[in-house]
Amino acid sequence: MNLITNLKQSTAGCIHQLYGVQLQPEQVLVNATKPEFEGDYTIVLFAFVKQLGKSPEVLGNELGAAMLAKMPGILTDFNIVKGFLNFSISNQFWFDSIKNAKVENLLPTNTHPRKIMVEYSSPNTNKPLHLGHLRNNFLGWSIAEILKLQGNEVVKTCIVNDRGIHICKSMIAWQLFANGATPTDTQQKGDHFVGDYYVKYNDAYKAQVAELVASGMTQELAEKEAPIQKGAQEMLLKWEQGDAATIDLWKRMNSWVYEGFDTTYKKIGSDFVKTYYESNTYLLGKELVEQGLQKNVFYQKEDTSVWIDLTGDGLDEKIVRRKDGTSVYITQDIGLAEVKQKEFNTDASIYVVGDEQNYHFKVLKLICQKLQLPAADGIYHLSYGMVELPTGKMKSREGTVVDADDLVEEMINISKEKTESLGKVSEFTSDQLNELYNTIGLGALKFFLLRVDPKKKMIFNPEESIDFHGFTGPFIQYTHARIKSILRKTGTAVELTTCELLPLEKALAIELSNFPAVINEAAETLDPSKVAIYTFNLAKLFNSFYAELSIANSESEEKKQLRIKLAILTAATLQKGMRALGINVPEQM
RNA sequence: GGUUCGGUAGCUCAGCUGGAUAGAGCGUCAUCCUUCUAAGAUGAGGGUCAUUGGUUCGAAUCCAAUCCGAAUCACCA
Repeated sequence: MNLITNLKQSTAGCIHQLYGVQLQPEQVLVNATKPEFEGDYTIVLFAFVKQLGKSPEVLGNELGAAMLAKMPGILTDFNIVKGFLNFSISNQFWFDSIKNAKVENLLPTNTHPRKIMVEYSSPNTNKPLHLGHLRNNFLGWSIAEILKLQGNEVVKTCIVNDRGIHICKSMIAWQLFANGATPTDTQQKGDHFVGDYYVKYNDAYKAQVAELVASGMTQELAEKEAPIQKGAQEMLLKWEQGDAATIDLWKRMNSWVYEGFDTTYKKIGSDFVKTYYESNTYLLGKELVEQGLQKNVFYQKEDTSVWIDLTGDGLDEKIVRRKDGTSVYITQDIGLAEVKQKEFNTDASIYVVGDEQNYHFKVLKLICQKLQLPAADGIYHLSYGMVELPTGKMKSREGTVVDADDLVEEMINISKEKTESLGKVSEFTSDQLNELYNTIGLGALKFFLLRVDPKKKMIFNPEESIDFHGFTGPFIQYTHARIKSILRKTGTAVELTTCELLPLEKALAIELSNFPAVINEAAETLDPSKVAIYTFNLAKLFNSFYAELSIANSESEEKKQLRIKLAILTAATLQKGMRALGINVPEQM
């Protein structure tokens, strides 16, 4: 059991024994003691002072004495400063925690593993992936990994938005301007090729609107009447009617996009157990609308459209079926939730989707609950903020996007230059070098996007390249490589006897012991940044330790064995923490 | 206008279930490689925690109001 948990439970137990008052262990506040005070952990007494009718001084002394008796061999002493009860932990306890720790046993124990679906990535097939997609992909992959490390079974899925007016825009622009060209002809990645026609569509559209306005039409009307816009709408209609030529073109262009996406996904490490295509799912949910009508969850208006009234829940009315009988977005999602539940039978389903859809997911969960679908209560929206440029939002149409492939490549190039200038891997083969550049470049990028709270929007300045120093992926990768380098020299066979721990040795032991709790917290809050912060602090602490104390030339053999073990545990913890972020750590860099 | 989320150092962000003197990184300045990887370490400087009021032993943290910013409130997906 975790020491902090133990302290909380023991405190609650002692207070019950001493005063007959029942407390929940969670009500006990345990902090790491501030460095300027004597002790390792602090219990804040103020909370109980009033309830127990004792002065902090008296309560502290009585509780402190009882705690020492309750946790012999662990607690050695206590002192009271104002309302803070500071406990000192025995040297032996921390020494044993190092001695008994095993590399293969660093993760939390999970007595109730769950089966959880993580749906992420969700690209549109009319344009290539950009920086915002990268945040989504890294978050999705990371949260899936964190849940796995916590002991759960995870199913990663992807829903591809492969139909709709936006695809038709790329298609019609291709018909008009491409002269039958293909990505092979232009030697372009397929998703970029198709994306270029999406941009061309918008250029042509703007020109046509301007022309119509110049000839005397109002802006509003011109936007509706632009020929290319009408062409795209006709194409959508034809697609829905199953027109062979249209479907053919649609399949062809999508296949180019998928080829491009595959390359990118492979590069950045995204993978899925199952990919759903909206062209297959967009008609889902129809029977559920019928069921909902029968259950009186939904109601029909005079024009035969079907609605749900959520005003009682503080939301608005929402349409779930158009008067022409077709589904809307939310209906598809309800249907898909049902389909996924039947297919995988998961306990929970996490949707990694931008915060612009917060309202949508609130409504989705609520409707599913009202329909009493099995999937309903397990729906979680991992909502993340947009990635913005210093100049504001990214817009594909206006070309103000940071392209995912370009950025990844740039990061890899920077790591290559940096690595070459340091010249520490001269014996690497070219394959090994390329792998290292990928590891470091992607590590920097992933860490950069995962180190901040997902729900906050973040600013990315393309003028300043992503850092490789400080609170970054490469810093942690470097620390890992550094430890491995040391261990190659000292060996890893250890035999621990006993010795007094120095402050930095103890600090490392304490930090290492927190790892399982960090993974649990990250899993519960769906927040990989907790892991990023932890791995950074651990790496920083180790570097201080390294600068201060020699491992290979320790002052005694006992110390050397101890420090080698600390190094082994730190490297393994860093490796697992970074893995939780989807980042590999090199043996040498 | 309603709802939701945000505002902490020059910049990017932690801290937010109330606890001791508000923390990191970058940038700036200074110091440390004949000794285990300097992508590192050590130190200095930098703050009306948006504003005002409240709750209390104690507020960056909770509550209210105000100001600023964003998202959303589509028979688009």
